[in-house]
Amino acid sequence: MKIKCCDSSLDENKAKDLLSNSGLNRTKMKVTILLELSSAKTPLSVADIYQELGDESCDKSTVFRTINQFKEKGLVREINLGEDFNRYEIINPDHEHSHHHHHVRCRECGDIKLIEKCDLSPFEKMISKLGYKKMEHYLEFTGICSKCA
Amino acid sequence: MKIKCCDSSLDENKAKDLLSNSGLNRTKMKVTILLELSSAKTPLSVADIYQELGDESCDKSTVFRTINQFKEKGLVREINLGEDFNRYEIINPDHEHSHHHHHVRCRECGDIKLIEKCDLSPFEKMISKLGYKKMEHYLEFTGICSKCA
DNA sequence: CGATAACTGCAAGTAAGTTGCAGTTAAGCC
DNA sequence: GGCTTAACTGCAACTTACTTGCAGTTATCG
Repeated sequence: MKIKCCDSSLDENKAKDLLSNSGLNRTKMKVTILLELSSAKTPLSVADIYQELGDESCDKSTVFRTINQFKEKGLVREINLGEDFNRYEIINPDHEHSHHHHHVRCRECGDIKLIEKCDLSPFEKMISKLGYKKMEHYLEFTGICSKCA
Repeated sequence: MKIKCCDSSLDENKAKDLLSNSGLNRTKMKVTILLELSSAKTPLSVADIYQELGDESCDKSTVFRTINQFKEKGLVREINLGEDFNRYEIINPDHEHSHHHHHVRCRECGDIKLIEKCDLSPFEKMISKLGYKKMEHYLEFTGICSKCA
């Protein structure tokens, strides 16, 4: 099992705590997936996750089910970067992926970078005036990166 | 910020002209699909399109192929509103869907409204500084509308 | 330790979107 | 109008992301 715990702010114990606090069982599989998401430099697809596990692989249905649980419990957020599958990234107060942000994806090489800043409050204020509540927004960028230009 | 409802600005002859100008054959099927997209109040999914045709139905593969041609020729734009399928709306200089805009979708009833205004130039400037060219952005809102609140 | 609920692997199933092929239709030229 | 060719269409089979039912396993908690 290859889990890169380099600069990750999540270790096995913290992962287990997160699971317990979310009412999920602290199984080996759930911990593994959570750590993999935590140490990833970019949002991962479900295929990324179960291919990464290699020998100790688990079934893709398990990954899908686990990810959906994480999503329901607010441990991960789902994003779509214009590919034909979704990606997931961890939400953890101690983690750099946790705060609200967006992404740029290179349409050539597929490389994904984080965009830290986001102020769409003027938009949301105006939409609120139309009677909408509980606004959420979804914003992603694509472009051609400097390597591919 | 303005939300408009749509009135179709496309009739059969204009549709045929659009097809010819795009280098596509003026077939009954292509005209029909173009008119249906033109008169739609919200972006349509491919399933919407071929179910709407009813008796005069055509194969879903035809709709997919046609929509892809329209997309390549710049006649329609593809959008994803957080559902598990794409939607398409017409781009026509005479048509109010033609200019760049976004949408709010009610997470309860699924109703979709247009958002006219969009100024993300500060974001795009910032990203340009990272070396990205040919920026595109994708922005959609969801919320709970006044009827469903 | 034992009961129960949550979890997992497997295989089979959905549904969006694609593709190969053979028959049909539109475009262009005479 | 008729002819040729390329574009188009319907059908069926396929691909792929994601889901589901079931039976066996594992975690939790008393």
